Amino acid sequence: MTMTVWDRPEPPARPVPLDRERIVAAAIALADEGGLEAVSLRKVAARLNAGPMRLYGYISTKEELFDLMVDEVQAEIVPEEQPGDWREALRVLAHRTRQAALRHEWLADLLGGRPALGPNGLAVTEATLAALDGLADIDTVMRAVETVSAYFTGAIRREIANLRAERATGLSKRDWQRASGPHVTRMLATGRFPALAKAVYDGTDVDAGTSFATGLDWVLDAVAAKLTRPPA
Amino acid sequence: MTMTVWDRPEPPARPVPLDRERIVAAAIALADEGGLEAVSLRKVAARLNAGPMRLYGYISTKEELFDLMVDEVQAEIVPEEQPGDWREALRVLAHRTRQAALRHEWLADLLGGRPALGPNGLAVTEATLAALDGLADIDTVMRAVETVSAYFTGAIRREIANLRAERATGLSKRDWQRASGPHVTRMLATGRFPALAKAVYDGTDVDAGTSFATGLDWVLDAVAAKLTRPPA
DNA sequence: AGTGGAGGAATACAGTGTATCGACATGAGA
DNA sequence: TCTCATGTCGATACACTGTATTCCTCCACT
Repeated sequence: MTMTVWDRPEPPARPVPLDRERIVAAAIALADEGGLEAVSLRKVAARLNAGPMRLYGYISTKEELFDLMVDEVQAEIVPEEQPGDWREALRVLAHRTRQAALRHEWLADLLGGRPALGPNGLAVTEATLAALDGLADIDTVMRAVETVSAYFTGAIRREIANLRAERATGLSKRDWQRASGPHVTRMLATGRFPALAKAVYDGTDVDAGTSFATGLDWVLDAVAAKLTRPPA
Repeated sequence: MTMTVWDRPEPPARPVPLDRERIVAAAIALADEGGLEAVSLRKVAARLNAGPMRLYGYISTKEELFDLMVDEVQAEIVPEEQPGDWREALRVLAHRTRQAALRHEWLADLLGGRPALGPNGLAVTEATLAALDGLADIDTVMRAVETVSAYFTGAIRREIANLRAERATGLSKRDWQRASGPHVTRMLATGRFPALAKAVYDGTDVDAGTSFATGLDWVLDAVAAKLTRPPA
């Protein structure tokens, strides 16, 4: 005679199926909440009801997880349809990158830190190149792309860095760079940094967004100047 | 009667005196040899014949050590005497920053990652501002400084990132971005990245140094254009 | 001579990335 | 239907991290 249900133990809980997508999503969630340093393989795995070692079937190193995370958010960057104007296209790409970094601040720590060879990373590069395609010889175009993205990479990184500093000290940007901790005040008071002092005291503080936009426009102006040269 | 020398034990080894300078030097040496991840408080301390906890008298967190390291190498950046020409001055600052990063590759991981408020960091900013002082109203000058340094920060970071990738894969830059791992080859073969494919196959590869210089010149051109506007 | 006090060192702790190993559920073959 | 090989998952293990705490030892001072 068979045992009743009550006698039979439950079958062992089948492990939740996993895939890279779920892993990356969990990692991104953790990073969004607590920054990059809050991402540990153990915590990611825990969020998926799995043991840490399970992840190594999908990833072979933590760095690879970071690569996947970057590529994932890069999907947010390329717009559905690109504007025809190259300038506008580049502007949009830059701004969307910035917005992605504002949504996921940890992106600033990773951006530019290693080549982005994932599908979405390549798509971003493709979009950038496509925007300028045919407007000059390839080498000029490449130089332009590199220059523009070097600019906005650097600018975004600094913006996030400042943002964190403000948050950490609890000071507004104005107060912060106006006198900052006693340290900067003291430094400026030494008179060894006259130009800096003048800038800090007499400069108007513009918000990060417009500062980013103006710098970008300058760079785009520079690109425009080179493009008008006759293509080879 | 006093004991002979042989009876008396050696006096306890007096701990080596420490200061930030020595600590930072040790940390930089470690980082130069094995990258940032080779820098651990234990290893730094060991190199100074001290216990790890000893460092906490001079530093209160590892991040602070990184700040000190950055500031230390920034001392290499400001030239003894600045060229009178603003363009040349900015160019020199950019190139010297790049060279510092080539000497200390870990700098690329830290540059722009947090505000540089150390004495040498401030000196760099001062020098940059001073180069443009009086050539336009303060706000324009600040925008210019931000733009230029955003550019070269980003460019340097990418350069180092590529350099590491080449080294890791053992491929020359040409071979690398021409076909890279099978992965990139496959991706390009899909036809989803036509502009990128064209760039990879038809583009001449220029060495990183001149690429950096050209981009920098473009940005400086842009700055020049804004400076010629009548100062407020 | 005793007694503070300070500062270095040892220990301790919670956590990390990753290698290794053991068990166990599942599929194939008899 | 039973057995055995297989491959996957979890537990365990290891070397190491940054940092808090505790303890000991030496020095200066009363």
